[in-house]
Amino acid sequence: MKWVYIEEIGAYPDQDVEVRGWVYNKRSSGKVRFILVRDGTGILQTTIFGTDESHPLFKKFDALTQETSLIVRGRVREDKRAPGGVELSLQDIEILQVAQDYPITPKEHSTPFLMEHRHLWLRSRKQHAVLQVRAEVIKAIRDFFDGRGFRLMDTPILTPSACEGTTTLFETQYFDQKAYLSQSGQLYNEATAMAFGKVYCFGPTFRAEKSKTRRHLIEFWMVEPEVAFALLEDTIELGEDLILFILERVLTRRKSDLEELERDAAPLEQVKKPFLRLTYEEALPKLQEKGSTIQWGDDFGAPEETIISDIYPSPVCITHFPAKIKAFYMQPDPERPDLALAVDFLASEGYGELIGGSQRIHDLDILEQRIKENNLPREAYQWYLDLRKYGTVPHSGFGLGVERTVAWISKIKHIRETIPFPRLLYRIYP
RNA sequence: UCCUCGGUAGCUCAAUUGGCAGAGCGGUUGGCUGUUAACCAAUAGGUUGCAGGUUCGAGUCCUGCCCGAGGAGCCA
Repeated sequence: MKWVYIEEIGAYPDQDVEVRGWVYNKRSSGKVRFILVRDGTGILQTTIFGTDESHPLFKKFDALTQETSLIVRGRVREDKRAPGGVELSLQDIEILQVAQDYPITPKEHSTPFLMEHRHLWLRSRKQHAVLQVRAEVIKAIRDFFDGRGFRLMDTPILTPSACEGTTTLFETQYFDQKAYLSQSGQLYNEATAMAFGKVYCFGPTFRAEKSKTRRHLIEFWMVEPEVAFALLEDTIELGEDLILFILERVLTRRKSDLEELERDAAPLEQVKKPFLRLTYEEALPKLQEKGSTIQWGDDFGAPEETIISDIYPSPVCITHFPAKIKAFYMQPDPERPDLALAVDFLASEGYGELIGGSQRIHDLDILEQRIKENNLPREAYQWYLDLRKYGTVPHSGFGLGVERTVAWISKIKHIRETIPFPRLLYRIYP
């Protein structure tokens, strides 16, 4: 008998097939018994009908518990009463293992309990849907860059020094010296961009920040494109195109998962180019008008991001931040050296910063001065300075956080549900 | 790190002024000829996070500790 997956079972009407999976739930009503079977691609209702209690499958039905692994065989039947319109009329049940006391029931559970059982929670419908969206977002990101002639450059995870400062780095032993887990591939990407023109890196990054909010993970995934000769405006357009490409993919390919998540697609369908752009100085009065106490020179906090996302329904690009609140490598505005040619993409609906990017300093003297001002060890940046000595060009890039993007698209409250095994401030199990 | 809140059955929660620790789900047993987190009936299930204190009496009040959640700062 042919083994088929539930997502494609509609292609086998009135045929005998085999489904391998787990018991999601079971019900009975007198002489009709139902087993909901899930196989990783969907959930299927299977039926046993009999007028006689001695029916050979009834005894097996009675033994089934939630998450029991089994192989079922039967005939595919269309029936309007079945969820999904298709069900399997059973001829045989082969039990692989009867699961005892599965802890996650179809009723409510608290977050701490579910996080403790994350390895099992992944089997639940909603978690399944979010991670389907995540996989689609990652696939879209790769297709977007690969399709535009970008080369994938894997940057190292073990690094000898800080990218943006040492306080938020995980330290580890590297034989007889210290090493740090990467918090960005950007500096290395600037080198590969000078070799390949358009590059991107995509991998996990690690930040030892004691952040305890719904928007932060200790370990998260980031895609970082870097383009030689690109200016700030070019990188903003690239970011817009990337976000629109991801949205279009998820909206067409994962519609059923968004429905499972009860995500209203309308706000996502309305996102259009160009995104609204505001300079930092244009944003300040709007924020103050709405009650923010922000002053020139302050960075945006959570309240400011919330105000911005409440005013505008689509992502908003904030540009030209005060240089002193931004990273050392960001290019100063030639007309206003106190401002950095940087951009933050703030997601609508309060999901915060999806993208942070900038034009990078390409002038050797300015970069050396910035390294000095920030008390960074010059020796560690020798190779980085070389990029400005041997054929320097203006260049720009950004980083997009995968989990925040998935959280925004899925409208999931907490970012921890957008990655299979989240690393959080006080949780590293399971 | 700081602020706020919480910890009672396997799970989600209740318990009046300090006065016999209780319900739903899940489990078990039985019933129901199409269920949709099915439903109905019965039943088992407790060191109230830990340590100490006040009291005739503490789940409840006090002190300390442990664990967790929400938020802030920082960021993607």
